[in-house]
Amino acid sequence: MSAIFRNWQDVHTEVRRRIQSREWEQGSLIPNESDLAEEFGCARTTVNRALRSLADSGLLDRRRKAGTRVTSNPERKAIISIPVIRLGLEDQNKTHGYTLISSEMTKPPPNTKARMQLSTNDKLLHLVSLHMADSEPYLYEDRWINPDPVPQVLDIDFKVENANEWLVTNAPFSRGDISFSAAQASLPEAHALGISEGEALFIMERTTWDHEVAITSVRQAFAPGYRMQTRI
Amino acid sequence: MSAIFRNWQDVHTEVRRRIQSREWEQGSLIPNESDLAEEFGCARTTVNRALRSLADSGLLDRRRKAGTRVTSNPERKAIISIPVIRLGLEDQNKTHGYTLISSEMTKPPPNTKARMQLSTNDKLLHLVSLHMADSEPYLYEDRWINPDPVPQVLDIDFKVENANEWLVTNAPFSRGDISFSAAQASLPEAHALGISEGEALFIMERTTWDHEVAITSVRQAFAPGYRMQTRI
DNA sequence: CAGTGGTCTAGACCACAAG
DNA sequence: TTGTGGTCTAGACCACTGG
Repeated sequence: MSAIFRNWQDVHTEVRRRIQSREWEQGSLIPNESDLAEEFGCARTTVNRALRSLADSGLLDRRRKAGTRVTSNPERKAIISIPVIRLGLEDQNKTHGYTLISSEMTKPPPNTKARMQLSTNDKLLHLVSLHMADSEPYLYEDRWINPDPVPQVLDIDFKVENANEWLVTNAPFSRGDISFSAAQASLPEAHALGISEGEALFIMERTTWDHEVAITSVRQAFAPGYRMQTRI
Repeated sequence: MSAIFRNWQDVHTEVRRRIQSREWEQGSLIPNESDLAEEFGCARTTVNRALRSLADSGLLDRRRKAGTRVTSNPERKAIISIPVIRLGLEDQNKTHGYTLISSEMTKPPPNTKARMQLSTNDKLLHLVSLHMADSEPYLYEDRWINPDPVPQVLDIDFKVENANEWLVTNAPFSRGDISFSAAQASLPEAHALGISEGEALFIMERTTWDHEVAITSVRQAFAPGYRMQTRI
C-alpha cells in the first residue's frame, strides 16, 4: 500500500505528485511535517528539506503555526544564467571578438546617475564597446563605471581588455538590479551592429553595488535573433 | 579574535565576505566542512547548509573528494517571477481587462508543432487574445492548446474566461521551456496594441508539458515600455 | 583506496503567529 | 497560549571521485 521514501528527493517527488494530481487541492492545508514524516517513514528533517525546496520553487506556502498550504496561483520562477560574455559564447563554440568604440571620463546623464543612486557630481568612466560572435556583431554595450571603489580601473587599457570580464575579476559586487526589455535600435547601435535603425533589440540593463557604493551600470543591446532561454 | 557563528546564515555571510574580500581567491580550494565547523564553532550540518546555499547561487563549486572551490567566473543567476497576468497587474494596482480576438480548432504550423514536440497531426485550439492594464493594451497573446490532456478545455467559453488563468488552475504542468526575445510588431500585433507596425516588443514564449504530453505553447508580446525586472 | 561532500536520524530548543 | 515550521547538534553511513 504505502511506498518507501528513503530520501528528501523521494518525498519531494511524492508531494509534487500529490499537488499536480490535485490530491492536495490548491489553497488547501497539507499535513504537518511530523505527520508526513510518520506517513513516509522518515525523519522530520527529511520532510522539512523536501517541503522547503518546494516552497522555494513557489509550489507551497509555509508559515509557522499556520502550516503549509498548496499555493493557489503559483508564480512560476525561472532561473536565468548571466555568464561572462566570452564564456557564454565559447560554450556555443563561437569565437569571441571585442572592440572598444569609445572611452572617456565624463559626467553621467541624470538617468544614469539616478540608476546608480549617486549623490556626487563626479565624472565616471564611460565605455562603449562591441562584442562579436564568430566575427558577427553580437552585443553593443554602453557602460558607466564609478572609479571611486575601483581606482585601478583608470589604469586599464580597455582597447585590449574588455570591461565585462575585467570587472568580474576585479570588482566584486554584493547586489545588483537587472532588467530586460525591448527597444528599437538607435542610429549608433544600428551602425555598430550592422542593422537598420529601428530594428528590435533585446536589452539587458544591470547596475551593481558593493554594499552602498555603485560600481557599474551597463546597458547591453543584443543583435537581432538573440534569445534568452531557460527551463521552468 | 574569532567571532561566534550561531546559525547557517551567519556562516553564509562570513563565507561570502571572505570570497568578496578575496581572502579566499577565485578558483582556490577552501577548507573542508569539518574544519570550518570547528573554526566556526558549529556543527558540520550547519556549515553544509551555508555552503550548499552559496553553491546554489553560483559562488562556490563543490565536488565530493575534490572539495569546495571559489567559482572563478561566476555565472550570476537571476530569478524571474512569472505571475498570472491578472494578479501581476493587481499587484501594481492596475485593473485587468481581457478580450478574445479569435478562437478556432486548427492544425498548428510546423514550428509550433516542433516546439510542442507533437507527433500527430491533430488539430489544436488556437486562441488569440488581448490583455489590458487600466484599459490600455498590455499584452497580445497567441496561444495553442492541446486538448488531448485537457479535453474540458473545449467546453470553456474563452470570451469570458482567459486561458492564462484557466490553464493555471486546470492544467498543471511538470516542466516547461521559456524564452525571452525582442521582435518588431507585426500588423495584427500593432493593430491590437494600438501602436505602429515595426515597434519593438518584448516577447515571452513558453511551452509546457505534463510529463511527455505538451499542454500549451504561447507567445506573449508585451506593449512597448514593458520591463521585466529583478535583483541579483 | 581514502577523503570529501551528501544525507539521514533522533532529539531538542526556538521563533513566530493564529486564535 | 500553543501548534507550527526553522534550525541546531552529534553521530552515522553512504556516494562519488581524485589520486
